Amino acid sequence: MDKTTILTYSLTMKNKFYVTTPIYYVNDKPHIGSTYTTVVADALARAHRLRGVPTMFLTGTDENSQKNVEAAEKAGEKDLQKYLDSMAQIWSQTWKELGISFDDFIRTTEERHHKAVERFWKAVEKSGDIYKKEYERSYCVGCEEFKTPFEVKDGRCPLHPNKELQIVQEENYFFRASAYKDELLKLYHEHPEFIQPVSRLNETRNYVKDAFEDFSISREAKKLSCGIPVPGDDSQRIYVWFDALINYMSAVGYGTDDKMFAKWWPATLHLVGKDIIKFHCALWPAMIMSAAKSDELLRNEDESPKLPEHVFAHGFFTINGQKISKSLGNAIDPLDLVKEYPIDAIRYFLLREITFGEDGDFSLARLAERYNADLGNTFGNLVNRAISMSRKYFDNKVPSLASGIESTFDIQRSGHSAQQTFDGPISWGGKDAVDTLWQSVDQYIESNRLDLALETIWGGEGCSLIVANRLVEETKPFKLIKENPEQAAIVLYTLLEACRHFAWMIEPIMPNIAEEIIRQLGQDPIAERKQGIKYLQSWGGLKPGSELPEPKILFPRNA
RNA sequence: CGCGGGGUAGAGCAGUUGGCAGCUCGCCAGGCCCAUAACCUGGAGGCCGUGGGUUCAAGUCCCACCCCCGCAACCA
Repeated sequence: MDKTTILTYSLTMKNKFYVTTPIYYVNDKPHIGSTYTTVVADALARAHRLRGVPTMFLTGTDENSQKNVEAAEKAGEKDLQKYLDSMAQIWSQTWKELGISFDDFIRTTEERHHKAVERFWKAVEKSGDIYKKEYERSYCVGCEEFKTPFEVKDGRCPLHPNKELQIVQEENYFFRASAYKDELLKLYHEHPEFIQPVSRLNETRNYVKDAFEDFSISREAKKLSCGIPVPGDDSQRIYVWFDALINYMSAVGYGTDDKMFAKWWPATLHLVGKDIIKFHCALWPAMIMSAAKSDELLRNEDESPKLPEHVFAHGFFTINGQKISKSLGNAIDPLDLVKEYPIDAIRYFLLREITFGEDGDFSLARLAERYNADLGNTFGNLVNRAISMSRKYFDNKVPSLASGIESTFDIQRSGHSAQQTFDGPISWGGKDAVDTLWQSVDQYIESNRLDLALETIWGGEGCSLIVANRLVEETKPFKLIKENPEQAAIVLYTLLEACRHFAWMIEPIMPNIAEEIIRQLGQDPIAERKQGIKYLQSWGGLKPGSELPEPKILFPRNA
């Protein structure tokens, strides 16, 4: 058994997959950045569901932030809750329109979340890691914001150096994060896979080593118009980050449904943007380490804390080379894109264009380029020409194979009679190459590298869209049909069956297109899916003699 | 010395553990005619930011330097 086989095995044998996106602030509607995170999570969730792994995919909104209050005021909405409700609606609705298959949508103003936060706070408190401290904070009138000591340069705000900083005395609760420094470093050392990519692991390690300090985790209630009250102290409210992270637990029943919590926690994967890794990779595990000391629900059999398995930090998009910025007004609303391109094309573009973990650029020119080249020319055209020829030469049916499915294995065998019919070498690697491609795809999904999975499906050796197109040129079924109809049938069946495999391979990324292809191949996508992943990955699932409906163009040009 | 990312063909990017420099688009020349003016083949085009070092061998490791960008301020 080689390495890839083992990895494939582990993917299909995983007993659960719990993936999360960050919860988004509702001070604005979704843009291309939050869409990217969510689409990645969705594709991974779909990939696991397709493979029969019980899957929980969570997204939601962060509603306890002062930013939301300001946004509500700006929007002229006096009733904060009403504003939050309408914005949460916009977010979940946008995801639905983009075909995001989230299993749950959490809002941090919900009762279940408050219960979870309360339980969590009390556990941390019981562990002795919450204390009260009076301290000074600097307030910049220009920014209308408090500044951390790190942000203050020479006693002044670097952005408004001509204004005096106001020093405000305040007594808040603190979380003894510093006590978990060593345990965190040990975690990074023993489980480097906790943070991906590696560059982020290094960044986090340096941060924890040098700058990880106790966190202020509450604010005076009278200065805030939102937030969850500190249990047992109504004069203070919980700082937004401390409550926000706990959403990953409250959605799966922490504090409300122990059985459900035991089933789903710990999370398999937190997907985050690179800007919030410190919260997810340092503060969050430290919080859990603390709470776990006093809450057995958060402990494994061996008494170790139940920490999330992986945090993956992806990069950011620029728009035409510029950063996304509200002041520049270049934010892209995904719903506008959907008017010009099929949803699946947008999803493909987002996942294919960015090297996962790196920054990337979003431009309409580039989207058009990939739409026409990758989707229309390479993929859509392959499906279309394969089906068209089969219909034309075989009475609108999938060709029947006189010598059985096994005869399709012969195409790539040199020296076989089949080879003599063709002029040059055959690139098509046959059934074995299809198996190998599936293994690569599984492996890339396992490591969250959907970009590489797509790259391989399009251009890999032995079996890929490119190779399938090449097979048409090398065997010329449109000529072969006159000289050797039986061989033509073998080639065309092979092409159609390959398309069926490609469809299932890209299903997590382009679910609508995948189903459409299966239907165009005269098969029933629902019924096929029910057969399970083993069936989908096996050669020969396409039934010879099936009726082939007239194909519709999958990716029309000039969309 | 605030933190972090990057400089590879005209453009946009890949390059895992160091082993003849790749991909997509564009361009040039052929082929094919099943197909969405789509498909296939071949070609031109790179001192892999600069200067040192380690090595039989460096885009890949080490040191120094130059330039661009992100965060620190709405914003994943």
